[in-house]
Amino acid sequence: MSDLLKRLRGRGWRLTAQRRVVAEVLDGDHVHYTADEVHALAADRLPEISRATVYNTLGELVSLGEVIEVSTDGRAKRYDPNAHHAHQHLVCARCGTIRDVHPVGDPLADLPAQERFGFAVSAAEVTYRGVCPDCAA
Amino acid sequence: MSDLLKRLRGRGWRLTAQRRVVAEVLDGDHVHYTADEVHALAADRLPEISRATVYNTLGELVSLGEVIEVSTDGRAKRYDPNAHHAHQHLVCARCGTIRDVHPVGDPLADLPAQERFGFAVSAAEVTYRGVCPDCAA
DNA sequence: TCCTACCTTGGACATTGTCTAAGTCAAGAA
DNA sequence: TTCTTGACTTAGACAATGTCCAAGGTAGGA
Repeated sequence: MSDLLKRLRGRGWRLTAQRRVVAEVLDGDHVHYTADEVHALAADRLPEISRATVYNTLGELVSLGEVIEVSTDGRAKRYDPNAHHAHQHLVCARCGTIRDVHPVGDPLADLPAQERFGFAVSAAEVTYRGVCPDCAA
Repeated sequence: MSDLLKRLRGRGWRLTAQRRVVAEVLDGDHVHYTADEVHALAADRLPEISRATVYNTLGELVSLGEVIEVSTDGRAKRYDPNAHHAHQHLVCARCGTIRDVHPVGDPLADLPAQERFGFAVSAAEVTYRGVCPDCAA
């Protein structure tokens, strides 16, 4: 994750304790926290960090392309630090668990020109839904 | 849409004026209103209809499979009455316009077994993102 | 060390959705 | 037709999530 901090400094980020702990919380694979969860985990390390700062920092990380915003359920958005490897999401309909998955092929290629209605289409997000092994038991 | 009302009666629905206007508002193709928009349009015909009833009715229509809930932006959910023809959505990143689209192939088939992690996968939702002709101009 | 533009904070506010208690009414029964 | 009853609707309080602002704090260059 210090790679991330280096990239951020390179982009002119002022490196504050608050931004550091938010970046640390988002370190790891298969991380899909809500803003509130990020705030709670960040507050474990830096108790006085405010909600506004967590929202600001997450928004900046998304703008910079370092983190992806995922909303699979219409509730709170989740923040996925795995932004540098294309992937889609598999969500359990019961417990809400999210897995990163890699379908074959390029979903963008499956949308024919006559189905694009003149749009400049640039991305395709796929959400697979099902029931995870724990919830099926 | 009277087809819909008939199906609902067949399922034991009590047919009230409120439910009728909500169903009427959702009549048509390429309809993707938010709950608030449905409420405003319903109130044009039945001014005293309450927000709670609109939410209740939309929730019931979703449970019955007559309407699909779409959340493309993490903001308000949208309600899509085109539930009986499989389709995906194409969203303009600038103005938020939504089009129903029909990609070729079955997106579910593109998720290999070893990428399912033991889930019983039952659906795939694809959101294509781009810029519509009006916004590109 | 100092300066200043950028950052953080607490809290008010906005949006979207849920819940409840009390009153109303659709539709079957008589 | 009228009656009855349980399902439906209502207003408004409440909850969850996110945004904004003015005031004060601080990272990092000079």
